[in-house]
Amino acid sequence: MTRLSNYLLPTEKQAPADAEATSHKLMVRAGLVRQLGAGLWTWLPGGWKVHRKVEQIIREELDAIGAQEMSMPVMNPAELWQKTGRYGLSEQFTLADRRGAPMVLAMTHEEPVTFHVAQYVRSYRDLPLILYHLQTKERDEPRPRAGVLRTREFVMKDSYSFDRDAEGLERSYQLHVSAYDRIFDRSGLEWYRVESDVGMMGGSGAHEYMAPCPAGENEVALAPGYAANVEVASAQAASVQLPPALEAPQQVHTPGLTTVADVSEALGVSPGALLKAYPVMVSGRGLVLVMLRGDHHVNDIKLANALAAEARPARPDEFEEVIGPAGFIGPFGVDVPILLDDAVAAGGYVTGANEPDRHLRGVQPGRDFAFERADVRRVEAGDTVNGHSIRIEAAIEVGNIFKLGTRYTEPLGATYLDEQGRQQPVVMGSYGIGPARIVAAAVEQYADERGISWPKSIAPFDVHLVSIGKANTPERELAESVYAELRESGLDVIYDDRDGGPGQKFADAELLGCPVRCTVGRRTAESGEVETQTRRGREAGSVPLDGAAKAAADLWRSLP
RNA sequence: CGGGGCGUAGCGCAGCCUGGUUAGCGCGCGUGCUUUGGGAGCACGAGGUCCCCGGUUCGAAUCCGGGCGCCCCGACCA
Repeated sequence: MTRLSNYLLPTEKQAPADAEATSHKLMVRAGLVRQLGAGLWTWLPGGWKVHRKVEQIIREELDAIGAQEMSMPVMNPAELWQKTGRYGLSEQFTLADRRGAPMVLAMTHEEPVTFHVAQYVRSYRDLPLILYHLQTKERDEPRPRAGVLRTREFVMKDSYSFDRDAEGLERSYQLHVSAYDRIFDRSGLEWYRVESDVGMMGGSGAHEYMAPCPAGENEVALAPGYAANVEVASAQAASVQLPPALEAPQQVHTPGLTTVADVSEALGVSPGALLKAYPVMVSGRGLVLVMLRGDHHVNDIKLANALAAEARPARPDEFEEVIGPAGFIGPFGVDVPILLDDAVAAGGYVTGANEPDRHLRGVQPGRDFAFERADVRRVEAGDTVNGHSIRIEAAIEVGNIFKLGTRYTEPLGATYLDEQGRQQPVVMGSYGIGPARIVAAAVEQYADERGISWPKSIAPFDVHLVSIGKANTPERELAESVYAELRESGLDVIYDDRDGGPGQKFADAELLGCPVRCTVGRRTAESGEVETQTRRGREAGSVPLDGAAKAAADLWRSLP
């Protein structure tokens, strides 16, 4: 029984003043969620229905690959996290129980799940295992934002695979790829599976599932047959016109010109004909000079991966003595290791001269300075992959899959005896999905000026039945009977039985965004027809009053 | 962590600079009548710790100090 006259769906004409993202505005306006505090959101009944529909899709597809659902506590003894070295992370909520024992609120569940696996798994016969749960996560995010998109408390589906070896992990990983592909397809999202950074977790492979939308916090590089997080993307750079080569570097006067734009303009060459020098301090190794084309940018994640170490930009006081004055540094005559970006083609470039107000023309890598090569630049729109131009889109990460290896199983002692009786560490994978982000991404991707337009698989209701006219009228009687029929047909129906004007009811229906709207009013009584409208495309139609529910169900089924 | 902004009724806002009746407007809400196919009309009405604490003052939403909360941009983000 879902009658709008008695259902908590507080719609608003105006979005909260502090809302920026479309999904934030619309989910609040449609009465689906309300904020309790920074990064803390309540899901109201309508919103929670959507969330649960997403959860259900996830359950079905994970169960289908043999994953087993369980549930682990949000509150954990700190000891577990101390063992894995994850106690005291800045995003971790901590507390103490009445005896003063330190506890943590889980931000993910590698520790508890591995604890149990370590207890249970003895033999190779106990593996593989895939375990999952849908559980609240707590993270003290530095900056919660965009409504439900980045919160401090949220439900996550996290699954964990436990295998005997790398090949087993690969199988579990591929099972998740197939399940995830189906989950995001069924959710009705536009999505990409992209290569992602394995970060400092020491994993051996990772992908992220990205849903393009304007409020997204990530960027993905896309081309036919290619999709990668910009953090790790590689592509062929567009070539650049270089001036004729010189016999030797030649000094030019560039007073006060410290930026690529200034120098290229003053010398009449394109920015790509410059080599930009980016001095970094590499942990455990000291100063390194990164050189890349003037029109390119350093990608710090790719740089850290290329160096296999953390790096940070060097301060002037760290490089001026050894290299040259800030704004005029270059690779010529410098006694510092040089890392040259892969996109720098052979030829003569303009670089800093390591003297104030001076640059050099015609500096050739190899001839004029020694270097090591690495791909450390951020890809740019217009770069190519296999001849196809890439584009860069904002996207929200809705899921990830990660080959963890033994990062947690070793410290927590999850081992088994193999066929030869040797003790081996269990090999682990972890796999997350944020249902709330699926919901928000769906809102973002399909909203129009009237409101939300849900994919039919996750809409809060299948059909929004609008009754026009006062209570105790023949048309209201008709609406009541259509409502009863629709419910009997198995559809999930919200019935607007309020005493309100038609404009208000239609506006609310379009704001809420259920795939099919049915209208019953005086016209219905006169014409013997129930009017229908699909939310997506707003296509109007009508079905005979006699058998209206079945016809509406057929219409619903016919939608993509 | 750096930068910016905001806190006044359920939502959106004005008032604050330049202190002074009973703190106001739109939407929403209640009652009554009219209205009922695209956010209705009239009338009456309810609803406020003006974020909190302290200070200045005869008097503070308004000025000063401290605190808290929230948002945006950046940094960060297993």
